[in-house]
Amino acid sequence: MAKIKPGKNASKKDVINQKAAVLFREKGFSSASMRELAEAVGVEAPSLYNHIGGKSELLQEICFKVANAFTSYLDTTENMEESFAARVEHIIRFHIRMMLDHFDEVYVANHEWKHLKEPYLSNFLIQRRGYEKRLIGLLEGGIAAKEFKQTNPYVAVLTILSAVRGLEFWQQHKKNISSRELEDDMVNHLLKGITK
Amino acid sequence: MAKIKPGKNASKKDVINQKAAVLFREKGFSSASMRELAEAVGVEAPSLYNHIGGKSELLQEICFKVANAFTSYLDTTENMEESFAARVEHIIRFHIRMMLDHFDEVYVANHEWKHLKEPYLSNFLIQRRGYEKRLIGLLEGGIAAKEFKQTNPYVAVLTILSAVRGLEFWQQHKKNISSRELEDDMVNHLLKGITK
DNA sequence: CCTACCGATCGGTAGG
DNA sequence: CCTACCGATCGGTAGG
Repeated sequence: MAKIKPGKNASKKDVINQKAAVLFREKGFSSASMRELAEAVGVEAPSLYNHIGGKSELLQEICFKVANAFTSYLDTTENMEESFAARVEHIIRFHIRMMLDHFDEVYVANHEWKHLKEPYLSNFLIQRRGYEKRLIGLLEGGIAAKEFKQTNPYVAVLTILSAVRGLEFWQQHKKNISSRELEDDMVNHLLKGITK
Repeated sequence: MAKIKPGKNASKKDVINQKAAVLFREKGFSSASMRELAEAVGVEAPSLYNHIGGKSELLQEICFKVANAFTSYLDTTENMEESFAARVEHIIRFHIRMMLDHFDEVYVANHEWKHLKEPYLSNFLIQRRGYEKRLIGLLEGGIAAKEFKQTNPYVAVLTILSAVRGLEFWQQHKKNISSRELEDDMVNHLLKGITK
């Protein structure tokens, strides 16, 4: 997921997409109005429609941009010649960095996907389910290779994905802790637990 | 948090509150209309206003019912004469049970609180922040008592709260795993990690 | 508890 | 890119 730089690199469409992500995160998709978005962009509401197809198209682009970023990173890790534990750690760290670097988009994809229209809604859920399945496969591999404890891989994946997702709270009231420290602490907690 | 039983125990107000929780979870607060709620209850929309103050009041009651349930359980654990690890485990298990037994309300409190109006919005956030602070205190106690590893207690609490919250996904596609097994697996993962 | 209805706001279009 | 505007829907009220 490339970061959009302000300036001549960013087309009007890019600006609209980025402002939409911020607005949808702040107010939720349904509460955010096209008039507010237009104001954030600096035009009148009808002018937006020279660049975009409609409100729901904006949500689609955000959700699938995020989903595709995660899917393609998972492709990468599956081709790595590393231990299962190392690959799971890579994925956890990627999730953490995505949350920190693309906060608005990831937040919107996590919270507002239910407002996608068909067939996008179904496609999104299928893609997410596939992602989870492949992650569960990685956990199962690690269990079979005796790198992980004998545990329910489904619950483990659920726990990991939920924990990294929770970084959205951290993002909101930035604490006096570096993102590197945060990453290490969370990875350690998830892989090794907290009890001695 | 008492479960509302159908039948003569449930007043019309209770029915409205319960249907509102389901509707707000399914469609989000902003997308859910009072006309839909009325239809779920079995009356015309204006009739709702004989029992409730307005749409936002419904959200307030859901959010604070949930927040108060968590706060009062935390009061209980703070008076327990048990190890820090045992008390943290109790809290994790309580979160899991709340999510399973009061799914709609907990989901709505987690996702839709941002649509609360002032001063409720501020009160809710203050209460949640206070809850987190007290939980961090428990973690710090456990670290000082050498029950937990030397870890950042803020990150640990964030990880735990996020993980249990993620059960909303499990709830949606119920797996072939008992809730007891789920509870044990997740507690183990969070307290002891997954690597050998 | 209903019918009738209000003002506000919504996403989006027409036309230039 | 704008002004002008449309039909739909919203939360909620009046009155009985």
